[in-house]
Amino acid sequence: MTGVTVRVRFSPAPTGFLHVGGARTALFNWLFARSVGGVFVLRIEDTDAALLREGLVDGILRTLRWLGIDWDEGPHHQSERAGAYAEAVAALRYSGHAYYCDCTRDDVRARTRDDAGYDRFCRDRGLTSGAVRFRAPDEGATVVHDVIRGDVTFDHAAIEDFVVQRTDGTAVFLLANAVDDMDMAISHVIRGEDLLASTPKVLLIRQALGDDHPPVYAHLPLIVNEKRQKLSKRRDDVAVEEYRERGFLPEAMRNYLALLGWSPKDDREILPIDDMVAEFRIEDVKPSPAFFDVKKLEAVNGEYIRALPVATFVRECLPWLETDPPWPPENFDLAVFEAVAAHVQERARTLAEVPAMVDFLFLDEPAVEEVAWDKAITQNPAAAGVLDEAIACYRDAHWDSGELHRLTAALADRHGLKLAKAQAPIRVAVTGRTVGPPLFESLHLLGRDRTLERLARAKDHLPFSS
RNA sequence: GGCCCCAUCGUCUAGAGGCCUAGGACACCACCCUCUCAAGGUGGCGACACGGGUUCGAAUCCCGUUGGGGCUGCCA
Repeated sequence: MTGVTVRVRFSPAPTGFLHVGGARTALFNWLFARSVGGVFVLRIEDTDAALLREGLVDGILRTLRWLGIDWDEGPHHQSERAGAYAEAVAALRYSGHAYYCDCTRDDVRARTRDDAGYDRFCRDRGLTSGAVRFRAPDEGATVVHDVIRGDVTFDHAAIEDFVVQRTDGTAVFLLANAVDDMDMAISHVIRGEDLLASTPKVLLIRQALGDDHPPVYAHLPLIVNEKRQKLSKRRDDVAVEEYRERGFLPEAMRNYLALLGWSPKDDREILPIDDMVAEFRIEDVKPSPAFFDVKKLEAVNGEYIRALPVATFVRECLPWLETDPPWPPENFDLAVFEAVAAHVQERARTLAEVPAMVDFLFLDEPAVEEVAWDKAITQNPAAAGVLDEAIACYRDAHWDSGELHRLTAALADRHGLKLAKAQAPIRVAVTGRTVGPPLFESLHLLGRDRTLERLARAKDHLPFSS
C-alpha cells in the first residue's frame, strides 16, 4: 500500500433509502479507507432518468451519517458528468471499440443466443445512430484480480456486445463506472459480489480507453435472507432507516454489519469503531454469503444499550417516549422515567420496546394483558387473599421499595407462598403485565394512592371477592 | 440454458497441513442467582456437504460430485 494513494468509493444508486447491503458495502469501504489513510469518495450513480427524482439521495446521506460513515469527497453525481461519458463513447467509436445498434428490444430478444447473448447483428452495419454497443473481443479472456476471491477468469467468448450508451444518449452504468473510476483515480473497488460478473466488461471498457492501471477489486459476500437469497427490497426488511425506527442504535447496527463477512482476530464481537478501523483488513473478508440475522442484531443492540450511561440511555429513549406514546402525553413525567431507566435499560433489546415496559406509570389505567390477568388473578385461588392483605398493609406502610419488599415477603409467608408467587397478582393488578421492572421500585414510583386504587379495582373484579 | 461465485454447529464465525476428541458468539435447553422478566454465572445440545486424490498426517491443498447463490436489462 506504500507509495500509492488509496482512494475508494461508495456509489449507490439513489433508490430513496440505504439498503442493508449498501450500508455494509459503504462500511467496508470506509473501514478500509480509514485503516490505510485513504480517501473515501461518495458517488451517486444516477445515470438512469428514472433515478433523477428529487430527494432520493437525501435519505441515503442521512442514514450514512447516522451510521457514522463520513466521506472525504463528493457526493459526485453521474447525472452531471454526461459530457465525460459522451466523450468516452465517441472515443470508443472512433477507435473501433464500439458501434451503433438500432435493434429494438424485441430484435435483441430474438437475436439472443443461449450461451453468448446478443448475436452482434449490428457490428458492421455502419449505422450512425441508435444505442451504442461495445465490441467485445471474440477471443481471449479477462482476469479480475480480487483480493477476497483470488483471480477470476472470464472468457471473452461468453461476453456479449453490451450496450454502453442508450438511444437517448445517456451512458449506462458500466461505462459511467469505468470512466468515473479512472477520472477519480479509484485504487480499490469494494462492492457486492452481485457485480462480479459485470467486472470484466468494465475492465474491457477501461482497457479500450487506454487504461493501464486497473483497480484492485474486492467483491464482498452477499447478505442473504433465510432462504439464502440476496436481500431484496420487495420481500425483505432492507431499509437501514427502518431499523433505526425500530429502535436500533447506530453503533450496534454498524458493529453487527461489520461482523457479516469479517471478524477481528480475537474472539471479540462487540468492539469500538476505532478498534475495527485498527484491525480491519480487506483481504481477511470471507467470500461466502452471510445471513442477516435480526436476532443477533438484537443481541448486539442489547449490549450497546446496556453499555450506555443511564443519562444517555434516557436521552436516546426520548423520541420513543414523546412521539406518539401509548399514554396521554401530559401524563409523562421525565423524573419518574429517569428513576426506572436503569432497570429498563437492562431489559431492553431495542429502544422501541421501552414504552411498554413503563406504560403503567403514565397510563390512567394499566394496559391489561388478558392472559396475564386471567392466570395471576381470575384463576388464582390465592389472589383474593393476597390482594386484600396487600391493600391492608400497604395502606399505612412507609412508602419505600425496601419496606414494600419486606411487607410483601411477610405477607407471602403468612399465606405459605413464595414471594415469587405472591407478587404475581399484585404485579398484574398494578402493571397489567406479568413481566416488567422490579415490582417494589415500580410501586414506589407509582405512589400509594394509585397502587391501592389498582389493587382494589382488581379485587373488585374477582368472582368471589371477599 | 450459459458464465461466475460459494460450501465448518440452526445462524455469524475462528481455523491459513500436525496446536482440532474443531474454539467463540447468537439462538435453544437445564441449573444457579433472584420479587417477575431481564442481566450475570455454570453446564448442555450442536458442524468440517459427499467422493476421490496429494501427504507420514487434511476442516485446511488438488480434482470431481452434490447443494446453494449471483449474473445473463437501452436498472445499478
